[in-house]
Amino acid sequence: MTNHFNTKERILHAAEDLFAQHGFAGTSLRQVTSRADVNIAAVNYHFGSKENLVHEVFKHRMDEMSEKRLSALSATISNDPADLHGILLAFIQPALALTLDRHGASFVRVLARAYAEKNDGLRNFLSENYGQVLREFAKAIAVCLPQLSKEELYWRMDFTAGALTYAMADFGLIRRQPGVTEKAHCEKAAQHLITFAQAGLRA
Amino acid sequence: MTNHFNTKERILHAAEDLFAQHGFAGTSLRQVTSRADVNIAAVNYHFGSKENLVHEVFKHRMDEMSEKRLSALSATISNDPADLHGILLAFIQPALALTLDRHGASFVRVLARAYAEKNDGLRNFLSENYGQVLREFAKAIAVCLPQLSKEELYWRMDFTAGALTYAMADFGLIRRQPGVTEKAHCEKAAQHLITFAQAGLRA
DNA sequence: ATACGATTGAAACAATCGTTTAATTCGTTC
DNA sequence: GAACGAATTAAACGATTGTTTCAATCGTAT
Repeated sequence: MTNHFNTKERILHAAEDLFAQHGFAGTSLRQVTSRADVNIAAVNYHFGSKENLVHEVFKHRMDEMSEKRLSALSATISNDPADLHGILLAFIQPALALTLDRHGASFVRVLARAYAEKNDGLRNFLSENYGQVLREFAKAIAVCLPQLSKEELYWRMDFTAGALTYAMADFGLIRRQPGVTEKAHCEKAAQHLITFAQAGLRA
Repeated sequence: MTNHFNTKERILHAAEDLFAQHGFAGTSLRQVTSRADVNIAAVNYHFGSKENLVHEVFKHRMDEMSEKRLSALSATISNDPADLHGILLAFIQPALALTLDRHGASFVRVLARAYAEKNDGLRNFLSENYGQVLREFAKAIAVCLPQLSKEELYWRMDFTAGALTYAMADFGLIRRQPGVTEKAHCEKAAQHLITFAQAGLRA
């Protein structure tokens, strides 16, 4: 059962893990191909370049997460357009759910890293595919909080996204306790974050 | 007036800028020494190694920020131990003030990057010199919000720190408008963040 | 079985990496 | 001004980087 994945998928998974651990520049293609147990030339054969591999790693997870977020959002607001709690859950849950998957957890860290990258095409690539999702959520939240100015709403959404990224990547003081399962830790994080963000947004 | 700084300081400043732009692994010592206009050997002469240079870049700003935070904290709570707004200001203001300084603004990005680094000694180095400051603030906030469990408090402080990091590094949707000065943008960020975090903490 | 495009393999490419060496220059002290 | 340690310089070190080459191998359709 060890490896029914093909070369391209094995490279993607190995890259995801290693990028999460050592960053993009800090990970060599030889590390990737060694972990994936493929030849070094396979990267440039299947992905063209290292930079392209980075983009593919992102697209792979990001598209999935954005789709889940948007479908959860539309399901929530079609039921009750003013359900702020549900909207926040639609935003947060797909992100935190990633941490339950072994490679997904790595991607979460990759994502946190990407936010720290400034100049590279990575940030543009990210805001292009991701900005639209954020704007959809902004519209939905604006319905719940009509008294909030657009400027204030954007600020608070940024703060929420920051808190989410921080929590997902397991930064800060809070760490998962040894006796607590990953899944339980994750659900607790979502619950606390929604409470926090909802109060902050309503402030 | 161009350069009254000595070699060591020029290296520190150049490294700060470049680490912010391209990350630690993504920045070569030749880039650093080229921008600092010093010989390549100067880095290993003055700092011993690249890793040590990274640590020095951190220590330089971090000690300053921690000191400002703690003195602002003690000034606030000696006046009114239950002044949550003041406590949050003591935490947020010194961080955002960094963005007013040219190299300080770079350091803010460096800091955001550091949070994304997982395994390296950098994170340990950071939590050693930084964890104590966070714990001081946790104690002060606990006085304001005695009904909050320790676990809940830590979660919400993590979220606050995440939102702060995110806002400082200029991620997300919000960007400084062309007509707004850096200082005004910074003050507005602090004001919004405190409102948001205070409501979240009191939730 | 043969042929053929897709994939993998071992090896090498030039370029750049962090670091070191040894000679030279600078600033200070006697 | 001689002397001496600190600081800077040019040059090179071996190791590793991303990428390329070309032959060997694989799977599939004829």
